[in-house]
Amino acid sequence: MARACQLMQQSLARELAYLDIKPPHLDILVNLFRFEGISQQELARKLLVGRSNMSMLLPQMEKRGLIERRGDKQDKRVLRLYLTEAGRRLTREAMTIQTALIDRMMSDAPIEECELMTTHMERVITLLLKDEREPLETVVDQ
Amino acid sequence: MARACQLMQQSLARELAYLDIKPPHLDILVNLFRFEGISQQELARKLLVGRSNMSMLLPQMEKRGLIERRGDKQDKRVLRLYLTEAGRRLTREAMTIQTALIDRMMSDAPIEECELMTTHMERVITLLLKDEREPLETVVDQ
DNA sequence: ACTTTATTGTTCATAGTTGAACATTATTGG
DNA sequence: CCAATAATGTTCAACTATGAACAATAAAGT
Repeated sequence: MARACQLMQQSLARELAYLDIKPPHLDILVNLFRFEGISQQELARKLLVGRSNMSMLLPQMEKRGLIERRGDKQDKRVLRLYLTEAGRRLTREAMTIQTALIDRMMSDAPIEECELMTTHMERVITLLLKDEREPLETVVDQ
Repeated sequence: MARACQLMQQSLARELAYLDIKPPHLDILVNLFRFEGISQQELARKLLVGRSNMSMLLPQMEKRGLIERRGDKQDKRVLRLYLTEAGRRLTREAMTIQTALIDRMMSDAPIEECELMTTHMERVITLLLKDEREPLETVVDQ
């Protein structure tokens, strides 16, 4: 199953190349599309990556004119993120590609199953995130 | 869903640390466990990684006494891979950890669903591998 | 037999991700 | 008010994975 995800990432990467972006950029764009005004830290948490990663990617996307980073008025530490018009356009194109790929993947799976699976996945995510805080010896006890 | 896989990899990595190995090593061990005598190239294909990757990891595992690499008699290019006794022991422990993790993940999902999902995943994999050979303009035609 | 093409494994330069250390700013406790 | 603690974003060194270039060997075409 991990293999399938790996392959899907590769396929996605290959098709996103037409737009000159990569999966990490898409992740960022999509999240900003829905949660405009989010901070770098919040974005990193949503994507499950380190904030240093954001510090590498975001300035580069800003230079490319896809996003904007404006300092928060109340808290001078945080930078709030916004899509530019160009960024929004690109995001829509990229999401088209992505959904096309997903459709192709799931074409022969009934819809209810997909939804069931995603709810399972979400539960798994919350479960794992909880574990992350407790190093849990329970598995290696004996 | 990609996030769930990512998190599962991280959890697995954290628990495998007790055995001083990482997910890539586990992948190798498990595959050798079932397909002893495989070549480096075949192993790389199964794991969907480049063969250069194998050239990095395998010598290191050989030095650690987990595997053995013996040259094929008929074809002097290939190195065939075998688990040592220590490697087999370690593999069993690691698989225990892995299956425990998976069980915890899927504890609240009915078994038939899991199986359905894996068959879907396998179909997806073969589908994507086929795509890989045809760059397919079909998605970006318009 | 011999040239060409393909395959296997290795090496190396490259790119992506991470965690630790740091500076800056907020928050909390005395 | 001030010290201690925490949070945000940046930088940097380390690690991983990759693809291209390469040497050795095999297979195919002539």
